[in-house]
Parts: sequence; structure tokens; C-alpha cells
Amino acid sequence: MKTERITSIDVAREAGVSQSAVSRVFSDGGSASASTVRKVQEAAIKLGYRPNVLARSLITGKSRIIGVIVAYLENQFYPETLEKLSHKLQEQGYHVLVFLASNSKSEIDDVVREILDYQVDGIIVASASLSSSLSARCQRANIPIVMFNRVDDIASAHSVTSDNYKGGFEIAEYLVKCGHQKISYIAGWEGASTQRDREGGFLDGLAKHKRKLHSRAVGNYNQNEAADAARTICASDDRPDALFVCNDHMAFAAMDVIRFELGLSIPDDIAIIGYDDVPPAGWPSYDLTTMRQPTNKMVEACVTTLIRHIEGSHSDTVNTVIESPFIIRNSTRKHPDLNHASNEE
Amino acid sequence: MKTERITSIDVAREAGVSQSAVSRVFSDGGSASASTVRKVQEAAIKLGYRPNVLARSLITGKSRIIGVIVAYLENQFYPETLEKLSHKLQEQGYHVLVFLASNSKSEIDDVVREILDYQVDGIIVASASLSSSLSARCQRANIPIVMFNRVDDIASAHSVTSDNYKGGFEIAEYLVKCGHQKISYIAGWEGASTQRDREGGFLDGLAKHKRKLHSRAVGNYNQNEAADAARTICASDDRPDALFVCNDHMAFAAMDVIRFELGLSIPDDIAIIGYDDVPPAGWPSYDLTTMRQPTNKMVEACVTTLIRHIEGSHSDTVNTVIESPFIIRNSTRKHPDLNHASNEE
DNA sequence: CCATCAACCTATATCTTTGCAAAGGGCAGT
DNA sequence: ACTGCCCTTTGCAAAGATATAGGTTGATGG
Repeated sequence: MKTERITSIDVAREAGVSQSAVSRVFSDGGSASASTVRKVQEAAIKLGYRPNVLARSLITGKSRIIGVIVAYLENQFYPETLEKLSHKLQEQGYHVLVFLASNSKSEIDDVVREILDYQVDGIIVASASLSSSLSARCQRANIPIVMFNRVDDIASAHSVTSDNYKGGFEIAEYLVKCGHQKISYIAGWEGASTQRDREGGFLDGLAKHKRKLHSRAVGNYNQNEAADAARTICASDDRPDALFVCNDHMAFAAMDVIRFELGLSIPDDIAIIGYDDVPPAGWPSYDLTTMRQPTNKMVEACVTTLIRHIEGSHSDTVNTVIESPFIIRNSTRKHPDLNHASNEE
Repeated sequence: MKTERITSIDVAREAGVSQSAVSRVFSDGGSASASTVRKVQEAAIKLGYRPNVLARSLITGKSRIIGVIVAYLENQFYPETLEKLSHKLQEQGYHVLVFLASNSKSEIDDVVREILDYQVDGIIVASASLSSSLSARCQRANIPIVMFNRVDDIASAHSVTSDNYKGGFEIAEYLVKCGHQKISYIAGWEGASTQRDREGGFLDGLAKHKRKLHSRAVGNYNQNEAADAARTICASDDRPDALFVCNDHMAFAAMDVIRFELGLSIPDDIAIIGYDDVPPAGWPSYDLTTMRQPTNKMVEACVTTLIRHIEGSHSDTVNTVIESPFIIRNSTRKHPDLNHASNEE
């Protein structure tokens, strides 16, 4: 039952060299003669030896582990992000320790502490925020943090987002140009910068055309609450003729309420716009006009920023903002001035 | 720039005790007087000390890391599983190192090797299979493997699945009882045990009532291929009046083709049944009759099995099969003999 | 007064990387 | 042919942060 590990010493004995020779064969910088390399590799294969990453990390001070914190995976935006993140990091020889943590600041702080115990080289926080004391500790320990799809007033954390303000603004202008009169909004979680920025841009976009919001409700990035919000807003006598929902995930719930509970038609009775362009937005059942958050580019920027700060000696805080393409589908009326061709990349 | 770590030695010095006293305070078994505990804890908080998990793992031989391999996160069944898995393991003080690996056996083997480098305590393989040589190596290293939602002929790996054969069988019987005459099937990836078992049960269920499959196509658990399969099957002159699609993820694509490309009605022209009961199956736009794979129970069984084999000295291979409830919604015609109440838990 | 026991410390073990020094070999200059 | 030099290869030993076996101390109890 005793599990006997195979260590570099075993390989050294088998190959007739010293343990440090084995180490040099398996690490990058080391010099070793061709014959030593051959002997060591043969012995390693014979014994099934692989270097112990933990022991290596202990001495190099680099674990090649990245801690990723994500609040939930129900909104497909996050699985998609996580999948790409993991692939990209694997390519670079890093590995992902995932943590699920709801949005309460104390829970996230606990989780960050656990992550730090693993001597991670960097942390990615997707759609959640952490306390400034924790981020200060990370900074002291020289561990870079990238906030993904969320910005915070934490000076030391980098961030990658799309241009949420501009996205909201463009959506407002588009709805106005399409001739809508009563334009409503379903908000996400009010603590989130995405919600703040999208709504801010949206309201400013309306204001530019001398419009005001017709009505508003809060969906908290949650489908049940979004469905309730849609009921409240759209079942009223004075219902809107256009509705911007702060993300696709909630928009699906709203559309289902509008169609199947209230018996209204999209886009004829109410036009709907979402945000993110998660896969179901392109499915014919929803065919949702939305502002795409380009996960590929966002993930790319996130990984690049992180690795540059891990490996290089960059010390400036990087806040990347990625442009969002507007994807027009059939949950909104066609607008004659705009080009409706080729939505799909 | 130099990042100075705080070690147990620093804490010991600060608290005026030995390093081993600090260690005992932070590990479970150790005995320490109340005053020592207090002094150490105060010093630790003052300095911001936390034990280095990697160093601890090196000496205890336990990393409390579980490697989780998953092929892709597009099918919502997997994000849901991963989220629950991660929560459950976090509760037990374990942490999840995720790896994305496509289904090619060689890629999975590479990934398993990398996982082993991290001295994980256990491995969960979701919906993928690995070579027997690798699993033998894990067995030798005394690292338990649990296959999630996939069984394999690997003797040393545990498994957790739902009763796919029985699920397929019941679906066949239900469709026959509802009076369908032309019953077709869209298959998943033929290399998967889920596909084999579901189809096996389905065909046997039809055979019991002297029926044969009307037509069949392969969707490979992929939405584009499933859409093609639906086109082929349903655009024919002799189209089916019922279609079992091997999982929900493909069923959504098939439903969209049937409704929006072919202009047919569900369930009147064609009844559809899926498998998994992922969240969108319950959304009104799909409202899909399906066989639920109870992720809570499956995850629970998976974690229990894994931890028992890590911590205990169990050595028998455990193959858990979980019962699936049949969830009848409105993508199938109502059948008078069956109870249609309360689908939701 | 001796046995017992908790509390504590010292020393060692875990597995690897890496600085340092020694050794080996090739090559040029005499 | 021999010496000196340099470069590469190689082994030794320390370091990295912790757990723990084993021994020592002091106190407690009978």
C-alpha cells in the first residue's frame, strides 16, 4: 500500500550520474553532455520519473499556478471565458486553480487567502471584486491580479473589460434611430461596474436625443429576478416598445416571459437588446440583437497582461478596454440606414 | 522588488518559540499550550503569516489538490458539474486544478501527466477517457481516478454515471405509448459510453414493442453536426413523427432547425426528447421533455468516492449508477396515462 | 520518589534547483 | 611533447518552508 515515489535520486542511481545532473537534464538552463542526457532520459522513462513540481516551486519561488476566481458558471459567458483562459494558460505552461466564490466580499477574501497559500504566480478575478486590504497583500507578495470584466477602484489590480459605457450608449442611439418611443431597461447587479457603465452609457445615449427612460427594474444578473422584472415592466398598461436588458442571460428570461406569458411578439410589440453575445443569443429561438463582448480578445489581453507582469518587471497598472461589435439580429426591428448583412464572423 | 516571504521561522522568532511550535499550532494533530497558541497566532497575524501549502505537501505527501479534466464547457451540463464539483471539494478542503483537453486520447494522456506532476491527491475525468497505461500509472502512484459521466473498461478507475441504458429504454417506451409510428434518433459521439448505452437502451425499448428505428444520424455531441443531422432526417419525404436526440445540447439545435428552417411544429409534427435536463431545457422557448441526469447526486457520489479512496484505505473499484427522473414537458404530446404534474423539483 | 504526560525543542526528512569548485578535454603556443 | 588556458561538464552541498520523530524538560499524581 505504501506509495513509493520515484525521485531524481532514483534516476541518478539508475543512470549512474549525480542527482544534480538529472535535475539539469530536466530543467531548461542546465548544461549536460549528450551522453548524460541520453542516459538520464532512458533511466527516467524506465522508472517513470517526472519532476515533482511542488518541490521545484518551493525552490524557484514560481509555481506556474494561476488562481482563477469566478462567481458562478450559469451565465454562459463565464464557462466560455474559463475554457479559453484555461487553454491559453496551458499553452504558456501555466495551470489553473479554479475557485467558485459568490459575490460577498468576505467570501472572496477567504478564497483569495486560500489561493495565496498555494503560492500562485498570479490571480484572475472574473466578475467579482475583492477588498483593498487583500489586494494590497497581493501587491506586497508581488502577485499580479487581473480583474476580468469588472473594474474596481483598486489601484494595484489590472483590468480587462469591454467598453461598456460606449456599448450602452450605442444601444440607446440605435433604439432611438429605430423609432422607439418608450424605452426601458432591466439592470444587472448594482454593485457591478458592468451594470453601472452600461446603464450610464445607455442613459447618456438617450439624453443625447432628449429621451428619458420609460421604466426600469432590477434583474441582478439572475434569471428569476429578470423574469420578474420583465413581468413588472411589460405587463403594465403603459408598456415599453423597446427593452435593453443588461446581459443576454437575463434577456433570455425576459424574452420568454414576454412571448410565452404575456403573448407579445418580439420585435413587433417589444424590441429586445442584450449584452455579451453568448452562444444562445445566436440560436434561432432567441436570435437576439446584442453587444458582443469578444471573449477571445479579452482573454488574450488578460493572459498577456498577467504573464508580462509575472515574468517581466513591469510595474505599471494596465487597464485594457476592448471594443465591442454590435450584433444586429431579429429581436429588434430593422433599421433602414444600417447594414444588416453578415452578423456572424 | 525582491519579494520577501514570511515563514514559520519568522513567526517563531516573533513569538519567541521554536519553528516546530508554530507548525504544531497550524497543523491539526499537534499539541500546544494555550499560551503558545495565543502567542503564535498573534505573531502570525501581525506578520501576515500563512503556511506554505507547497512545502507542507512536499513533506506530508498530500497536496489537497484534485485534478479535474473536462473536454469542453459549451454543453451546459459541464459548467454545472464543474461548479458543483468545485464547491463540494472546497467544502472538504480540497482544491481544483482544471484542465481542458479535447477527446483525443493522446492529448488527455499528456494532460494527465502534467496533472501528476502536481502531486494531486485524486483525478476526476469528466466525459473523456484515458489510456490504460496512464491509469495504471495512477494506480501505482496510489492516486484514485473517478470517471464522471463515462465508463471505461479500465478496471482501476471508479465511475459515476446515470443509468443511461435504462434512460434510453424508458424514452423508447414512452414514445411508443404516445402512439408514435416513425421514431428516429440522433446519436452523440460514438466513442462515448453515454451514447452507446443510451442508444442501446433505446433500441431495446423499441424492440420490446416490435418497433425498429425509423432513421438515424450522428450529431457527435456538437450543435452544428446535430443541426445537419436534423436537416437530413427531417427534411426527407418520409420524416419521423418523434425524435430522440442523445443530449439536450444537440436537441436545442435540432429543435431550431425543425421549427425555423423546416417550419414544422413541435410536438405536433415531431415530438422531441433530449437527455440531461440542462437549464435551457426548462426555458419556455424549448420546454424540452428530457431525462434528467441529477448533477447534485452525481457530484456528491463522485466526491464521496474520491475522498474515501484518498483518505481511507478502500481499494475496491466503485461504479456508481444514479437513477434518472424523466421530465415530461411540452416538446412531446401528452400521454393520458401519465402524470404530468410537478416536473420541477 | 518514580512514572506519566503534555509541551517544547532539536534535528532530520521531503525533492528539487543552483552556486561553486573541481575535473576533464581540446587547442594553441613554445 | 608539454604546458597553460578556457570552456564545458559534473558532483557536492546548501537552500527553500514545512512536518514530525525522538529526546528533554517540568509538572503532576499516586
